[in-house]
Amino acid sequence: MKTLPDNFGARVLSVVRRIPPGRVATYGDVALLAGRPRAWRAVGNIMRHCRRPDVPCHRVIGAGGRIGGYGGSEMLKRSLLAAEGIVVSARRIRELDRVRWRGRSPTRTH
DNA sequence: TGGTTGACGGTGG
DNA sequence: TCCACCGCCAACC
Repeated sequence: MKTLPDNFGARVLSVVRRIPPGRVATYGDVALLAGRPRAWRAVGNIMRHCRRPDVPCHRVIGAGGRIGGYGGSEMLKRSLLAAEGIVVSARRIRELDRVRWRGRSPTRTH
């Protein structure tokens, strides 16, 4: 049975686009929501290739609250996150469990 | 068709 | 807590 192209890339972009402001998602979460829980590696590649303003790629972070890459402009990513009210430590996001987007409705931390 | 790359994740030291 | 190694999947050459 020939499987149709599941355009994984398009799905990833769709998921990232659905991340509400003030919230973040790890590459693993995005991969999971995209339907490929073990494709976090590919997610990183797609994000690297994506430079569209309608895709809040700065809300995609590494596991454990690590900032990760962002074209080498890690500082820029931190600034964008801070602008959304996300407290970023030297290299980690504080209260990750609170700002982490589970893919569900944008329920608040409380 | 096959090998390498990469904005990673998790575990171990 | 930080660093290194291994495993992983999709895109690219």
